[in-house]
Amino acid sequence: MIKKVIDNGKKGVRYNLVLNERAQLVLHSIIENYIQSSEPIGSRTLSKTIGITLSPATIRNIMSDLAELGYLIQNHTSAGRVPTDKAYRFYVNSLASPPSIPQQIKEKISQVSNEQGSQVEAILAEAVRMLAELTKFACVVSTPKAAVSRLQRIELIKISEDRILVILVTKAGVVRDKIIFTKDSQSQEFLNSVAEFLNDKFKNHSMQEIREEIHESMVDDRNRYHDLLAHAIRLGKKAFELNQPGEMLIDGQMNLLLDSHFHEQSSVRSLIDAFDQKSAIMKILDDSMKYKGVHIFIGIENDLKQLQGCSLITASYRNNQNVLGSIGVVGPTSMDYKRIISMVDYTAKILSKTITEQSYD
Amino acid sequence: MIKKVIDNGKKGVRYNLVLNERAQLVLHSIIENYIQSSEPIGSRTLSKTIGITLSPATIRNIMSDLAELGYLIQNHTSAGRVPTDKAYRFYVNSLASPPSIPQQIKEKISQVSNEQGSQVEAILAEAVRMLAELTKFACVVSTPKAAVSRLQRIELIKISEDRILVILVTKAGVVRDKIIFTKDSQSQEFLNSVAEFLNDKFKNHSMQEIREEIHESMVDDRNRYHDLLAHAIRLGKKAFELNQPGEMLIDGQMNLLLDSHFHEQSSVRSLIDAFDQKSAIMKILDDSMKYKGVHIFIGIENDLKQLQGCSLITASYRNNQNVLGSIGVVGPTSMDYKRIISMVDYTAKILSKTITEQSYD
DNA sequence: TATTAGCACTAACCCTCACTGAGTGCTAAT
DNA sequence: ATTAGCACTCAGTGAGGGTTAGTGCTAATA
Repeated sequence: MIKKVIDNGKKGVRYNLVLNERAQLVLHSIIENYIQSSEPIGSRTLSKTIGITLSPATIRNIMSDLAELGYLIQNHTSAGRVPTDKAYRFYVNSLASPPSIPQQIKEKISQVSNEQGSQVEAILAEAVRMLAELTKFACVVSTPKAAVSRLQRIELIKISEDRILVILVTKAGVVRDKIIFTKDSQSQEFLNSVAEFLNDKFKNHSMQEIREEIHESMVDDRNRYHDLLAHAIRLGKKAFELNQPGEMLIDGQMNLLLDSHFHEQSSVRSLIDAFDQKSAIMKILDDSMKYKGVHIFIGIENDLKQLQGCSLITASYRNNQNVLGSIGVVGPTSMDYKRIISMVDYTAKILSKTITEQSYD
Repeated sequence: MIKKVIDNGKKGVRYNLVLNERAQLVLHSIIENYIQSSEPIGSRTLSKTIGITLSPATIRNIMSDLAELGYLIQNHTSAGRVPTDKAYRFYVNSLASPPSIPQQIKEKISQVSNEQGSQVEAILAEAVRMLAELTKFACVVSTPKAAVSRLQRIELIKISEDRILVILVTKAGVVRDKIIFTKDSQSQEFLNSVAEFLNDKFKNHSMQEIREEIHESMVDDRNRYHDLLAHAIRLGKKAFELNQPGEMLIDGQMNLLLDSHFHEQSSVRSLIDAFDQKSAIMKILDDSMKYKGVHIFIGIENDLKQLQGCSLITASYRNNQNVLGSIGVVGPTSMDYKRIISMVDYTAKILSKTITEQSYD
């Protein structure tokens, strides 16, 4: 029996991993039906909606084989079948590069770039909000990695006897501020010199590099006797210390709770915890920065237990220089991949465009 | 019959609005029971838990009277009774000033002030997160009102030919940054003079005042011919324009969705919308800044439809100079008022203390 | 040999119905 | 003024039965 389905024409090869065309069509059809209805698909309904004419019995045979190969499961004997993660993986792999997207949606997403003149964070917040609204799922975006972002400008401002305000502007247009405390009060003029020194030395260097270079300077004893230098190093150390714990913006978590797929399951609680902790999801986003274009994590593929039953669709955004971060959608594994993929893809593109225009290169 | 309950001892006064002592005790007991169990309270169960010995029948009579006076309602004939908003109002009014609070909780909340050296926003974020975690409800906090906060320092930094970074530091320690675009490029030296001028003129003035003064200056024609002044006014206008739309931080919305009280009702959706819009809740928070100490809005008392079924417990926080904002908890009307009130109260106090230490006065 | 029709079987779902238990209001007794 | 007793209400539970959408298997058919 199995031979029928898996045999790709060549006799003798019994366990061919490639599905024959008809099996593929059936599987495809089951998945698309299930995405629409969220209900187990039976042989009869399928025989109606599927393009070619196949009797329910034939379809049953095929389905039985697909089940054996791990693409479908049955919740109980007399129920229709439901796609597994493996099936979704097959499905998204079979999709061509990001499907087209309605003009209307395009325009909506493009509004993100109206945030012109706002800072990067505001743009990201708007993008993630918009995406959550459109997809009706939870959306996340990682802010530009501090480590890789390059310095455009540092500014030191004395705001009281013992406090100095540090302003960092990166090439990507991110502004960070932080207050540092000092024991010995310096004049603003002196701080200006220090800032000028730091600007000269570190402009265009990445934060990571800067931290390393400062660390080296500290080890070098000679610097101790140079007043300006010594102060610059001490202040610089504190200033660049702002180890932004790689921020992440979230929107639309609520959508997940209201989504019927999760409503039933008791997994909601743990899903929320996952969002609260951020770190785990952050890690996945970071991961996805490696990939070009849209990347998809399906259910069990992400090793985070709480995200079983969820798929994550991500796309990285960038400026001229670097990949900066990643934006993504978290939804049930049975989400409408075509729709969501195209939206994520397009949003990331708009994001890249908008941020590139804002950058200082 | 009614006479019995409402008659406070004096015969003849038939509709006295003050409940006699026993009726008060019964009502009190019903409310506390209901807060614990979230289930309609019947006469028999009550007769067991209430301190004094009263037969179910007697209690039924009293309850019937309380219902007639609007303190209780019955969902259906054969069900126990449930407190109304009016009852909760009676209840919280009868509570003495904020009840004491376990040492353990105190210590937990006090951790908020460990955020020392962070900026005000980080402290607020931490406070609201903590409060959400402790109360298991949704929590909100309004950031210091831009309009009333006083200028400590303004800084103008040229970061590219057509962009100027504006940094505002308020007395309360809030740092705001914004990028403004200019057509004619100015040197950093010139910007420094402008900033100095603005600092001299506006230090310690509130944002609101500054905006007004700038507006007046613009009307005054003479200023047109003074180069520095003219630029200062133009740049100042843009800089102080950042009409921060009175920000608000939210945490723990999820808690509400998971709360059984809301889970049943279909009102969840609209409740979420209320949080998404922010503006309405913001208004309530602003309102609450008028009151000293803890203030409580019960169900129908806040005219926001979506918040029917919710109570809001707020307390304002301040520095030496001004009331800055308000922190609050949103939960079901049947929440444990004693517990929540004390937490909100204590959190606001810690918040005030921490922020006062950070302020520049 | 591949496909299909037919049949027996399953399990979820829905409806109804009777029973139970917590509650009430009223009346009469204390 | 309080309480005991009684009749009544209604949500909730669980059992029984019919319906429906599905399955697997076997035998007939193209």
